[in-house]
Amino acid sequence: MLAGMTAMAPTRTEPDLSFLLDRTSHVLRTRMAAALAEIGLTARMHCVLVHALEEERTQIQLAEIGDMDKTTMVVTVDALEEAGLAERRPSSTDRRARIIAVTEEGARVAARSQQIVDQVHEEALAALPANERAVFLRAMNRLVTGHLAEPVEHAQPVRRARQRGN
Amino acid sequence: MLAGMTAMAPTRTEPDLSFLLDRTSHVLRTRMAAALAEIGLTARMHCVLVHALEEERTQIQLAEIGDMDKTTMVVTVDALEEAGLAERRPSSTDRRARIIAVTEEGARVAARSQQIVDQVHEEALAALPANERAVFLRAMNRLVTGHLAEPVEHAQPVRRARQRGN
DNA sequence: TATTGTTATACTCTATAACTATA
DNA sequence: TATAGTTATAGAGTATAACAATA
Repeated sequence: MLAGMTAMAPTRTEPDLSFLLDRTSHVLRTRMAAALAEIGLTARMHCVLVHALEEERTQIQLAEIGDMDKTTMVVTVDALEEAGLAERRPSSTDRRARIIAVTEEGARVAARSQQIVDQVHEEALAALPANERAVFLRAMNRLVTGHLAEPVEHAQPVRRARQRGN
Repeated sequence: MLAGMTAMAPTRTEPDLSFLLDRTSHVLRTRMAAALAEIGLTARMHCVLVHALEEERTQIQLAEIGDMDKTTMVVTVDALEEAGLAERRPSSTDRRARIIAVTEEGARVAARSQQIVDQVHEEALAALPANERAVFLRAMNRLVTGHLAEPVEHAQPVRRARQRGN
């Protein structure tokens, strides 16, 4: 399941950054999914809900913010509509586009889901002494904006282009 | 692609730990894959190679160390054998089990791949000032052994049990 | 009966392709 | 021509099931 790329803890003393990041992100993601599932949301639904609430946004705009494909956005919005948390409305300025409008119920759920997200994060960070915590978060932000800002161009793309003639 | 669970950077000031961990682990994983691909290895192949070198280990033991399914281990070992980096040998004590023996070429490649892994980690950590670095790594270790040590039991399992009668 | 390793396959996820309607 | 959204589906990854050999 986890890559376990260099889970060589027993034998190596050098810090295995891959293991540390993979493990923590995976476990946090699992906990977040479980916590949000209790109110019927996925992480993606929460993400769309929150950003659709901020201002009028189209599916494409929300897809970019959440780093999803537009086809993934379709199923996410489908789920939100089915749950009565959001609706598709035609844009008044572009008849191709749909504005994602959050319902009143959707706004209530979003407020609750944001609490849940904050709490899950808080519980995770509780493992750190207060003074370490600030340094840790600053460091994470440095990594995110530093050398780990952008994925390397795929030498061999994740997904092969489809063969012509198929 | 990335979950983008709470990529709400523009509007929220609270640290979004999910975003930070997802993003950094994903980018690091991508970079690692690209770097190892240059010598024909995947992260799993590297992981198996390194741990098989340490002592005589069976596929099951290596699967546990690398947190892989035993069926995933089969294809990983297949790849190592095909590349001439490792061989399956019958265990002398259990005729069901296979010891994964690393070839001389495999040992050379493992030494090189370990250099690559260390270098990729080093490049990532270079974004941090020296004093921050130690605190950061200590904090990551605290998270990994703290509340983020174990994934929560899946409320709804990742994969549904197969229907009976199919 | 339980376990190691194998094969075959089913399931999930997500991106690609192709399409409609607009711009 | 290009873009927003949709549908259908292909590809990759990985786990489940069933099996053979052995414990």
